[in-house]
Amino acid sequence: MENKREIFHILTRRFGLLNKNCCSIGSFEISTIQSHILYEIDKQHAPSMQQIAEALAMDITTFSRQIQTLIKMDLVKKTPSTQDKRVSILNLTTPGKFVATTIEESMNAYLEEVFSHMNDSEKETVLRSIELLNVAMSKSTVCCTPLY
Amino acid sequence: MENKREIFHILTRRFGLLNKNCCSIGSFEISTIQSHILYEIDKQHAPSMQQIAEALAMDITTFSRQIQTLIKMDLVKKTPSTQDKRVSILNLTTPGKFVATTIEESMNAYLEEVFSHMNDSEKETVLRSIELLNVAMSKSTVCCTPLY
DNA sequence: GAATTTAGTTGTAACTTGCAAGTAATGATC
DNA sequence: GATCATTACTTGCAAGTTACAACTAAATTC
Repeated sequence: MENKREIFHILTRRFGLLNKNCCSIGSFEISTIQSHILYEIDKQHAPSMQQIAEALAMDITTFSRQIQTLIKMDLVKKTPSTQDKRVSILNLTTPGKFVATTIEESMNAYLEEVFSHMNDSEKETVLRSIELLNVAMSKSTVCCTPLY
Repeated sequence: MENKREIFHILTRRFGLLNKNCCSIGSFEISTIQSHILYEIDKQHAPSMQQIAEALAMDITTFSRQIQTLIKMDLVKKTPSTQDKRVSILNLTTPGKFVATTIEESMNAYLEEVFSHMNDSEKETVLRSIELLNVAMSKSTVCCTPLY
């Protein structure tokens, strides 16, 4: 059972590669982090800068500049909050929504293909296992605790 | 069953964070990529630059410079091959071995802790599932095919 | 209403990245 | 066996990413 580390290493590397490759949508060149930002803005409802930066465990200054480039690319828009004028509310623009959806779809297509190599009971088991793993990792005190 | 993407997204992000956090060993500050390089050199027997760069899907020029800094840190040594003088053979130095082992151990400790939140049958199932997943991903034509 | 905290932005300065263009060694071809 | 092509790796850029420190402006606390 000591191949645990090896198994996880391969899995990690593969996901790393997947993220690297994922992200050229038409004329848009999207980096890994940018795709995560789009995903997270899409998921949360009208989030602030801080919220997304924290969700992605990014330094706020780095995040600020990433948002600036996403705005220049017309994928994200930023509106000052009416309740608290310090806060900037983030939203996807129409092209931003399109890019996020496209990434989403290609990711789903990839997962469909991966799971097509399994039978139904295997699919079921694997998905349940990943959920189990997510829960177990969220309980860990070692790493990444403030996440989800 | 359409939370598939969501489940995998969380998993991916967590592994991303894990990799980010992993790598301060005593006085050494090791980046994610550097730890992957050390791991890969350790695993393969006296590999060439190309071999490792390819295994990690890195641009060879980027890799070349990474190796230069690892050599400066005295974690890696580079010897010209006797068979082919163009080729450089990579090996870990003693401190390099130490760092690789330490990362290995802290990774194992983390995994132990994660799995401690499961019962034996769950552990078994999850590990088997990850293996299944690795195999399925290796069969995919969409991404990352030349890997393992 | 002065002092502190919070949200976000800029100034650097160090680092990473990858393309283009290079060197040096090997292999292929005639 | 001289020439041409290929391979392994290195350097010159130029663009981008990162995070610390120091800033502004708004909100909260006391």
